[in-house]
Amino acid sequence: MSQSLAYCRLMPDRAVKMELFDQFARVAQALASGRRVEIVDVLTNGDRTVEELARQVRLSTANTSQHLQVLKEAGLVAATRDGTRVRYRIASPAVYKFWVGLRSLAAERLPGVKSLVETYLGSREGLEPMSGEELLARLKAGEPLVVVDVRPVEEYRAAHLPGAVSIPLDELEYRLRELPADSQVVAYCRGPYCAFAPEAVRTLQAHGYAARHLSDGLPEWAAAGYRVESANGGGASAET
Amino acid sequence: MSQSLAYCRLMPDRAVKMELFDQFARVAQALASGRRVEIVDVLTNGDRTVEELARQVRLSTANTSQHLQVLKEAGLVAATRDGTRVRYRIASPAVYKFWVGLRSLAAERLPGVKSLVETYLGSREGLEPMSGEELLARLKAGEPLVVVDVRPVEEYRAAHLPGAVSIPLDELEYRLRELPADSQVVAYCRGPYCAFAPEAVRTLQAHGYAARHLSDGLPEWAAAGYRVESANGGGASAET
DNA sequence: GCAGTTGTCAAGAAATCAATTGAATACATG
DNA sequence: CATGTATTCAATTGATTTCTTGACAACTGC
Repeated sequence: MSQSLAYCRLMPDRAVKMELFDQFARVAQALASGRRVEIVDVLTNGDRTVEELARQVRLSTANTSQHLQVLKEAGLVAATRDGTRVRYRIASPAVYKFWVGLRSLAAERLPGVKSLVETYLGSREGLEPMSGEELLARLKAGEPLVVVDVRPVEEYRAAHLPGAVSIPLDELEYRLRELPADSQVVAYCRGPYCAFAPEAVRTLQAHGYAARHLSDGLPEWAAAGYRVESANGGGASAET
Repeated sequence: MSQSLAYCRLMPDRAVKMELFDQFARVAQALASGRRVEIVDVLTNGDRTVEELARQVRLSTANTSQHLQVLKEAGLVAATRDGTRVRYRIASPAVYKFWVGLRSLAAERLPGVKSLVETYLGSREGLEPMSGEELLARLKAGEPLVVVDVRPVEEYRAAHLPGAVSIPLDELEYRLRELPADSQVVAYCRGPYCAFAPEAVRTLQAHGYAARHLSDGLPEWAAAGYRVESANGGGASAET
């Protein structure tokens, strides 16, 4: 019923209406799998090849590819062939907005989400999230702050906060010496439902650092219109 | 995997993350059926009992009830027992926003939607949609305008534009005399994907009226913060 | 209490979807 | 043009969805 894009005038009104609403449903359908939501979440942090994505979301390449087909057919992601690989990306800023709407609706209405977030992000003790505005204000005031991007390096390369250094969470423990012991550290990651930054803060605090994490992640920062930098180029302001 | 809301600290991180994203997916899942999207669309125009809804979306009562259970469990709708009936309503304004995000994403990214809309809304000839601002400006200027709500009466009773008269599309042909022949008529319905108002305009034009339709429907009007009236009470401004 | 209305639940058939596997296709390099 | 790598397609299995039917539960009004 949702397949043939009938231009047919003979189709009874009711059938056209049903098909139209089935089209709307198809977009929701695309995010009706937790794995696909994860994929979209990763993609909002930067383009990826199928293999990179598969590694991130811990699925087989074939399975990931199929999920990507579903997302592509629903118009949520787009693909570009790049030599032997295919890079996938979010198809439009509207997709990010939709994903934000989805998760805030879930957080508002599903009681289970709140408790899961607490479990996932871990103990909140000693974790005072910092807003983007506060960070900007502190930087402007000239406070000695190191901003650390704890996401995988690929995502740092795709885009990061101006002046941030990249120390993926995996490597944090081995690279602590890169952080001056006397300055405060602000870590950020993929967003409010990403555990990387809170985890990093716990690690840093365990080693005596004054550390806090940003309440939002890079996608939110960029969507808010703040400036971001990418590895192979200077800063660029993201469109809303 | 998406069932047990485990508070268990022993659960490996990966499992918690998967469950969290499954929760997000559950909300999308709820709108992954065209019938449920239709139900939500109708509900954004006013509360309904199960039976009324079933009639509107042309499903059996049992089936409608089951769809409503799905929506309720995803936190999108809420129910109140009212004597022998149960009234369902949109659970929060965030649901309306989510639905708007869904449909505009679909309209932007799925080429099939545009053609279906054209088929469904019918020929665009002679149909110049009017914006809410334009309507307000014309009313303010004192132009002789009749605003007609062509949705089912229940929806008019729930909320309508200030000063609008209710003539459901079904009855329009028989109640033309209620409209002064010399004044312009502006019809509106449930929103940009509702065929009622365009259809009404065609009917009116066929009978010699100068008629136009509002580009948006009542939910958009209310969400924009404009004043609405309801049958059993004066005007009230809707919260965003 | 009992009849009638309204809504929900349970079970089953048909259709659809998710994940896995193995084969097939596109491409860069030599 | 052959080769190896990255990605997609195709086929399978098991799980979910959708809708129907019929039984049951909640409530009103007599």
